[in-house]
Amino acid sequence: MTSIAPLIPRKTPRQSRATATRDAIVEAAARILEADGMGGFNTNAIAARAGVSIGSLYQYFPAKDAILATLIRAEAEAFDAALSEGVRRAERLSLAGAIGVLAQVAVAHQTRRPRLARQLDLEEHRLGLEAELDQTNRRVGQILIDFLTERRLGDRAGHAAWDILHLSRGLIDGALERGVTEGLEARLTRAILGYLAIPPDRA
Amino acid sequence: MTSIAPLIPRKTPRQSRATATRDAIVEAAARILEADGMGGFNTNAIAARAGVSIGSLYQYFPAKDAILATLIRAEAEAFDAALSEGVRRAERLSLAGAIGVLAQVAVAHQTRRPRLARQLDLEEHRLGLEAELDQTNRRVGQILIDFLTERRLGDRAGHAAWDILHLSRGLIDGALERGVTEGLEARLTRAILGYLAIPPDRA
DNA sequence: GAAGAATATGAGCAATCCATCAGGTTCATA
DNA sequence: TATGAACCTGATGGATTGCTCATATTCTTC
Repeated sequence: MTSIAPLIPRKTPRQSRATATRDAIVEAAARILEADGMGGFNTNAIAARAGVSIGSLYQYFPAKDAILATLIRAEAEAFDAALSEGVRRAERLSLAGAIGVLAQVAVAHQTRRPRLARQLDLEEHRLGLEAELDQTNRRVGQILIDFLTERRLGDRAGHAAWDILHLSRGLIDGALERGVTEGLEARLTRAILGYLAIPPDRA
Repeated sequence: MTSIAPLIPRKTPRQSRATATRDAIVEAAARILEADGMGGFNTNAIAARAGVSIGSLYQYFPAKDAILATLIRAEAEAFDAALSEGVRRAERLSLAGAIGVLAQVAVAHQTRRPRLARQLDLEEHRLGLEAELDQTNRRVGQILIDFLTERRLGDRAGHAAWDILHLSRGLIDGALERGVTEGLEARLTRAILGYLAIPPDRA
């Protein structure tokens, strides 16, 4: 665990088998992080799980933390993409409909690998990746801010967008943990509309 | 890292210096978990940070995970206590007032050590402590369910209590992370009232 | 099919980690 | 102040971890 770890990949694959190797490593890392947390996140375990030698792992990643950073970047970009796509789909809908779509997008995204997302979130700070990911993260917030502004709801300072993002995360994670996903999108929609203080009839 | 780790403390201190030692270990463990996550959570570091020999550590805890379990139990009980106390304080207030108090309690509790709480939450699953903590956790939910029922808001299935708990957590953690705590209690209050679909005038 | 580039392997080093234990120190009690 | 219990210490064993490097295999290109 070097102090100033090089967090970028060592080299990019040029052949398809190399791409497969790299992907296997990243996927194995994700699975281990999900199942065992950072306590079980070690390079030997990752290589073994990926069905790859430890040497191969270090051909693509200069350090353990670089694998983590790769996972974090992928997650941030996936969320950005999902939200952008959601806002686009919600464009011509009523307010209630639009927020319903966004809730659906959030649930769908977060449902994939909730534990992994939370682990990565925690590690993002330790690695000091905020600066690097600032652009992506800021864009995620901006997507929602723009949406709210267009709907004439942007007056509530910039808090609203982030508050909604985070309360959604909490609500969804909690529901998934309890295994209570029935009507989850509806519950989330109500929470968001409620936060925006929009009575059901105005929605 | 034994497979079936004994997660209970080894012995209880009988002298005050021993209590101090034990407390120092637990506190050091918490600090390390906060700062470095599970990746830096090792017994040598904990002992060093506590200003105590590694031998002393193992006199009170039979394994590394037992320290973690102790932290998790303490957190669960602290939250239980805080919430109980909050509900008691809110008893004779208006609905808006009562929820305001609960929001205040949640913010105050979560503000203490947000990162630690999230780390512990994640580890609780890995250790399989859910069964042991089931009682405490269930009580936390029950406190809120009772509160909602008394206020004639319990009809919304049992989801409401847990949804509120989790969305609060998400909202607060997010705000703390961004360092935007201005008006946080008010924002949380609005989110909760909104989730319960209570228009401001009925509150 | 020859040659070089890309990729894969895994033994193994240095460092770190978990946990024990034999022996020392401090406390309560009489 | 004598005695035993409670407490503390840290060297140490054995296992694990991060990572390198010399070597081997496979692919591409001509």
